[in-house]
Amino acid sequence: MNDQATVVKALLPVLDGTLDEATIQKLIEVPKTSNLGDYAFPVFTLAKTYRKAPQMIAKELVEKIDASQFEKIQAAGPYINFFLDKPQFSHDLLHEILTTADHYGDADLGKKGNVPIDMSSPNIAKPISMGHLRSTVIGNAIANILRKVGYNPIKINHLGDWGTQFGKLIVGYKKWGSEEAVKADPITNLLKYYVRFHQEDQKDPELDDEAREWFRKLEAGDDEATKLWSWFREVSLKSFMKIYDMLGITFDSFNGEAFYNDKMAEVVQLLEDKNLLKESQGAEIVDLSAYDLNPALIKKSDGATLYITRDLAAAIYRKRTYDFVQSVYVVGNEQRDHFKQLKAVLKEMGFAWSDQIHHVPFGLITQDGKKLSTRQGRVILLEKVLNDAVDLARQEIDKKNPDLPNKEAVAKDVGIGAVIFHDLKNDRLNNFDFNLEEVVRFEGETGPYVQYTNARAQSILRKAGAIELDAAADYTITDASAWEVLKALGNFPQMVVRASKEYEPSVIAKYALHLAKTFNKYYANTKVLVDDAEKPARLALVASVSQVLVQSLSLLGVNAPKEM
RNA sequence: GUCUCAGUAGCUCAGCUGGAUAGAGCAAUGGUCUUCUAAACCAUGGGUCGUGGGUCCGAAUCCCACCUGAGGCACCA
Repeated sequence: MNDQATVVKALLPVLDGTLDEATIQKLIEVPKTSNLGDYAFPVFTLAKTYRKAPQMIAKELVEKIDASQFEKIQAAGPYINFFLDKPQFSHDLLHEILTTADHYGDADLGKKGNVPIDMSSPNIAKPISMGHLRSTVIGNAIANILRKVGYNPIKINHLGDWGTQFGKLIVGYKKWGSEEAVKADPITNLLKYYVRFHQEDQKDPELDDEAREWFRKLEAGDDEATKLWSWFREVSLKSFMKIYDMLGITFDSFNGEAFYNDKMAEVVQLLEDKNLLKESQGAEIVDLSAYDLNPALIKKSDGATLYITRDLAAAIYRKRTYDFVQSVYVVGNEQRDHFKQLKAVLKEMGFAWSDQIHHVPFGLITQDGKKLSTRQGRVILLEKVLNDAVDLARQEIDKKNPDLPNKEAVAKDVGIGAVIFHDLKNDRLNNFDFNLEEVVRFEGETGPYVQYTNARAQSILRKAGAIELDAAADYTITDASAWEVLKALGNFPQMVVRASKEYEPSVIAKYALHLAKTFNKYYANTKVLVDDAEKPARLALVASVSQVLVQSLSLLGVNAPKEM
């Protein structure tokens, strides 16, 4: 393969050992514009050892380098610019992509190691909001990316199906609710009781006592409480599944908070055995001042356990069950300290694997600049957003391609693809203010733009008829206008690796946009279906672009219709 | 008060781990469909990279201080 490694190999012998291979590799960069070559080596660092001006060094080195593997090598000021052998590169790369097919870009960093991913995790009896979308789609994309580089991801939906809010919910249901209402529209009505509870307890603090009492009953296994709880859970989950189906996302486990109820006593026992528990203000804590952290609250003064106790139990359970090589938590940035505490407590408990726990934080979705809050009734319902997106996509199709077959399926792919892509294209940690027009956009740097690019590539391939894979075919492209596309195609594998190391789906989203952009430019200027010697190579290029675009979108969890 | 994240074009954001003249999209203006889907392509305008110091041959990028915004800071998750 004609790539960065070739550049390193060319440089190594002429540097007389002043720099080692790894250092050279690190220094090599990609110039901003193509007229400066495909790779560049800045020689500033050599100026001291050679006691010469960088420009001179560059000029002298160029004389000595074996240029046979390259189109040319030039000194440009303090840089040595390498121009790859384009015909060779295109031939090798297109063959590689077409023969490896969906496995192009695969890596084996993970050695099949298990990686549980804690993601989505909505609360029972509350609607799935835009906020949950982030954890869901980021987690799903990370799972896909990790699988591609050789890990075995396990998607865990850690449902919020336990806690004091159930006491509140039961009180609200008994006071203001009815079976019929819950049956008719579970989430809406359950949410109504919850919101009303928080309004009324402002003036009537006794409600809180009632709620606490009901939750105590639930924990004690009281019949009526348990029945209500499991009913709420069941109807909620059913409506969640509808949304996950729309998003095309599945899970390997729905073990949520309730699942760990019987596993927390052991955690507390372990902490006691190691003498880590301390009493403070009536509560049981683990002191973490050595880590510069607030103490971890293991047990409330009333004896009830808390969030972190449950997460400790879950972490230990996951280690035992999956023997993970990494354990990933896709949870909002506002919980940063919580995960630091979690890792610190595990470390104190003597679990060396606490280092394998990775919190993957993401930024907030706000509305009018403020945090969304279910309690205050400020929610953006994900289901509505998705439906709106599909509606808008349908309108777009009616306008642009009214005769399209499978309109409904395509509208779904495009509308929902737009929403998912929008969520993934920027750095995870960026906050963003919700704006429907912004989220469901079809033009510019969007999911539909990438989908559209693929649809056009597919259209060319349809018109060309089937192209047979011939190992002996000549895929040499001499056309300079194809060069940027080829280079972009060649970058895919390293983008996948980077995305996996940084847990950053936006790397893939940005890559897909870049590839689509270079291809659109090519497409606008070069006719593919012309009968000449390079036509098979051009078709191989188009097929490769489509394949890599589809692959990129699929890593993000976005479908790629063949026509739109 | 303290910690985290952010501050780059009118708006939304790129800028990989310090490197060559700071880039996209949207919006604005003008152009391109008898030719592989115009959800596209091309062109033009638009910048004291929050402010002030420092390190370096070289800083949007690293360090320090300050300003602004969002979020967190033990009995919610």
